[in-house]
Amino acid sequence: MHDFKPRDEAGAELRAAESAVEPGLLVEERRRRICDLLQERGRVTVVSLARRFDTSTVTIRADLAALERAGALVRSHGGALLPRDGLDQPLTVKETLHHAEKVRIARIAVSLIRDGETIILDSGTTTAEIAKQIREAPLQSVNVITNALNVATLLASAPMVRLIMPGGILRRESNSLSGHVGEAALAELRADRLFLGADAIDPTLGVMTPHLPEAQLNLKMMEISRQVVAVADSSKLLRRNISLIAHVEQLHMLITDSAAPAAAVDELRRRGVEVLLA
Amino acid sequence: MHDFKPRDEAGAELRAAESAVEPGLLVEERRRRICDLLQERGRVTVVSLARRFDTSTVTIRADLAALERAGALVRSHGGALLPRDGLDQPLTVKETLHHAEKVRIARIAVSLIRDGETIILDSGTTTAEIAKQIREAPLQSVNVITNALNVATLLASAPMVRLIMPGGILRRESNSLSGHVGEAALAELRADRLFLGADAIDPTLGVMTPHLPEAQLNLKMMEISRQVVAVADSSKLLRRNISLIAHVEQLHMLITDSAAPAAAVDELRRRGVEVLLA
DNA sequence: AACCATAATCGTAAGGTATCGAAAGCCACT
DNA sequence: AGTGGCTTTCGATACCTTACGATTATGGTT
Repeated sequence: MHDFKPRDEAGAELRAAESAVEPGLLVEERRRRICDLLQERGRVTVVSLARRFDTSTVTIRADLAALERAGALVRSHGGALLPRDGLDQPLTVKETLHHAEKVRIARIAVSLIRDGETIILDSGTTTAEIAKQIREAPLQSVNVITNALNVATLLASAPMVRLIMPGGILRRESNSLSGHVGEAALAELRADRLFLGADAIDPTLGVMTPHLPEAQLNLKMMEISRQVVAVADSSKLLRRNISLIAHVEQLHMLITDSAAPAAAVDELRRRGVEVLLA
Repeated sequence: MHDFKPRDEAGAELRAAESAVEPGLLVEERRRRICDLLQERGRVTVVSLARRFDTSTVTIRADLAALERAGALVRSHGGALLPRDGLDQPLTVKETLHHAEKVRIARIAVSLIRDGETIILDSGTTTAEIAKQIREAPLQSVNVITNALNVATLLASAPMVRLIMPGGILRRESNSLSGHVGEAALAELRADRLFLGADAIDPTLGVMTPHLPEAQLNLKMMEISRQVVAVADSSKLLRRNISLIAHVEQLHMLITDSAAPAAAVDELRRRGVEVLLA
């Protein structure tokens, strides 16, 4: 009944004498060969690479993950492809830092979003990841308010998103707009949920940022939102910074990763913040 | 309304050569191929794709749903079409259309800009080219106001630019923000020069655009600018469109290319518009 | 024109296999 | 003892299938 048809790619590749076995290579060596093969054929599969280099598939997956981080390929279930020029080229250094955590955090954040809601996405790499995942989420329609240029660009290609920007003056460090122009525009809007990208969180004080105008804008964002959700990988906990955006009491939820220090998590929960660990 | 009934499927054998089967692909790979096929033929059907990739129609439907979410196509009963005015391909096509002319036009436009000035860049491919060249121009500091997302992204990497966005709701066809939010923000600003990207110019009427909210925003832009400069390659002259942005009399200057019809140029000059030919 | 019958297509669910990531252990080499 | 590179193990996902009831397009009939 369940007549599953296995992809017989192994056979396809074996027919050629080109799939010679190359065991006993150094790590870098092997990765270079993977890149070569990819250039040559346009695609590689985990299984065929494991066979060729006589390693486990786990090792190959690690290689592919590393090469993807380096931008040499695009991962796909079961294998990898050459990156297609154009779309996802702009990868900054910061984006790769704690990237896996951010992806998990973003996944949880997106799962909170219901159809028809209005959400606010603050600037930051974690919120940018949320934007990426919204694009691929099974949502019919969402209103997104954002002050971040990169978030806006990401969502510009998501047809189900009604995108609203409050405007302002660009601050390059965060790729986001701030200033009284945007604050005035925000005052006229209302949102269901705010995803606040935190630079630093202290469990006894609250969310902090190094930039004052952005702090003010964030304050406005909080005022017009029913629920405030901070998103931050665990490296941000117990850090401090110049200006306080929100007291702990104003925070409804924090999504962080499981490497978060237990003391910080406990303290936050004691103060009424719902903490989710990705 | 959308008819995908494969009535010409009778000649299936004729097309057998061109619709080769491609089984055993990675997910991403298959989706890329679907995009390619769509570009190539303008339309794809669920059934034909399922046959080609040797999968079930359910799988194809999932692919099409994912691609639609990503904005690569528009779903319709039985198949999918290229997005009518989407930004993925059409934008790149549009970008290369009359590209050489746009570059020359932009060069002249940038030469008008003086250090310390405040300029407004409207949305459009020509104004985007102006943004590109501003990045490389020998300017110390310029204030740029723009409602276009792609222009903003281009200028985000230009340190000498103080970038201001009025905000608004995204219109995907032009990658730009409009709406009363932005108009209110604009009202508080003043600019030396407005570079208006025209969709259509009629020498007796003025500058026209197909989108009403954008027309209103453009009107506000004109009100706060000392000088109004329209930029448009010659293919835009003598064209007409729905809503009128500006009468000829409100226009101070037009920069276009030398292929502009002499009659149109003469008429514009007679009415007091300074016309520069790139 | 409104109507219905029929067939194509749709979305969702249930179930199966392949692949995945995380964790723990192995081993050679400093 | 510590480290880097690898493996095996195992529960969790991703992908794809068939099945089935709901929805939509088509073409003939009233």
